[in-house]
Amino acid sequence: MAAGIPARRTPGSRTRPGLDAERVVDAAVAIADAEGLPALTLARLAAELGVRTPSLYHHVDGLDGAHRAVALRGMRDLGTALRDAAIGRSGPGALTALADAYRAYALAHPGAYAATQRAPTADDAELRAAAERTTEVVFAVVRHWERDDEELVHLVRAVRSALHGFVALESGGGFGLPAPREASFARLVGIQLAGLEARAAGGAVD
Amino acid sequence: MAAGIPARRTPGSRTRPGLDAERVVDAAVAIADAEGLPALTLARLAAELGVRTPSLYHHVDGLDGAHRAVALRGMRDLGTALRDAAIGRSGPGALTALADAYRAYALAHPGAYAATQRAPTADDAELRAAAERTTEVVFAVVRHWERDDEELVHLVRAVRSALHGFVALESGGGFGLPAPREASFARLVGIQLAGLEARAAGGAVD
DNA sequence: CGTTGGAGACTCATGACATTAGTCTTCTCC
DNA sequence: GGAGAAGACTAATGTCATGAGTCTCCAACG
Repeated sequence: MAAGIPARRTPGSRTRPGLDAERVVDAAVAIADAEGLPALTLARLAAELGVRTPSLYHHVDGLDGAHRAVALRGMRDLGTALRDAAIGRSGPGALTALADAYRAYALAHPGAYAATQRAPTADDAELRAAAERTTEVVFAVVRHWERDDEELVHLVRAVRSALHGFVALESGGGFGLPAPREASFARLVGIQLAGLEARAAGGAVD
Repeated sequence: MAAGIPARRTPGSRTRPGLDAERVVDAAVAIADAEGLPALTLARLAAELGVRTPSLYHHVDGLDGAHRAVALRGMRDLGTALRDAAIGRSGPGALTALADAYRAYALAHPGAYAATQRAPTADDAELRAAAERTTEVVFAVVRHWERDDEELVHLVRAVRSALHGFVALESGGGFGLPAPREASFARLVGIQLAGLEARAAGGAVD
């Protein structure tokens, strides 16, 4: 009634399997990463957790809710990874570290990364905030080459596009030839770097 | 039995609704483009064609087959669009035209373009061939900056990544800010161009 | 120490889809 | 005119998502 805290259970005693939202999302991410995002169904998730499907509705808001939770987790973790990578660096070193961290996250968590895309970020403040927190890091790094805010937006989009495109193609099996992908990624980053430098030096590259 | 051509109907008389594989794929592409790839279900497709779901199995191999057919159509049309755009140009002009055509196709056919991704190109010779035909054009254009075949692979991957990343983010609503996307795309292409030029001029940009 | 409230799991029921099997109609060709 | 197949249909099955209502156990409170 006039309750304040809703009677938390002491954190050692549980009812049945003792599910909670975090454990559900953990399992969802694990399934999505290991078997692909489409494999993340409520039935699969329930089986994984040793529970019946309807029970999941106490912890996530249906299938969409599960996907959203995975996306949120992914976006937050990606943002953290980028932030950590960029700390203490600037300019080319920062961009390279950022790029490597980006790719490393996407490869380590393909399911969560994929969930991150197709984000209905419009009416979802939490997801939107996480996405912004991630983009902020890119802004901070790219600002080294461009002071003007409006122009900066374009450059950030370009860098994000390059990174996203690469990891999307890579994890989707889009690179058919046997050439080492690491080297390709290095060239991609190198091109971005050279492009940014040329831009900063020579002016408008349009 | 010993037939050669399987008794094509004269192309004006039809049985019932007179479906054939091409009409089915046309409708599938239309649905995917208009309502998103996930909206392409057999039920939806059958309704669109005024037919019952099982009837579709005479023309496409189930839902997967429908998705594959859309992907194949998309890959072929994209390849043709790129080829047309690159004809009669070379160097920066060719790359710009290629990029514009790429983006135009993805915007005009978001569903077909999306189907193009997540391609199980491995065991599908037809789809593989279409993908190669598309990539060939990029190879031809980028070769202007790089003669060595092995190195060329990396550069082509970089260019494809940039293009794909941009259109994927764009059509997925990944660009939150109101800045004009055309300008962002122009910067993206400009950066690639500057990067390729710098590379060709100065040597290894790694 | 018994009562009560709620969290969390369950069973049951419904509806959308995909997919397979078997049937029927209607051209087209001989 | 008849054979045969192309192409559409109905019926049946299985997987999922989702909602409604039920049961059980734990914890705090009297």
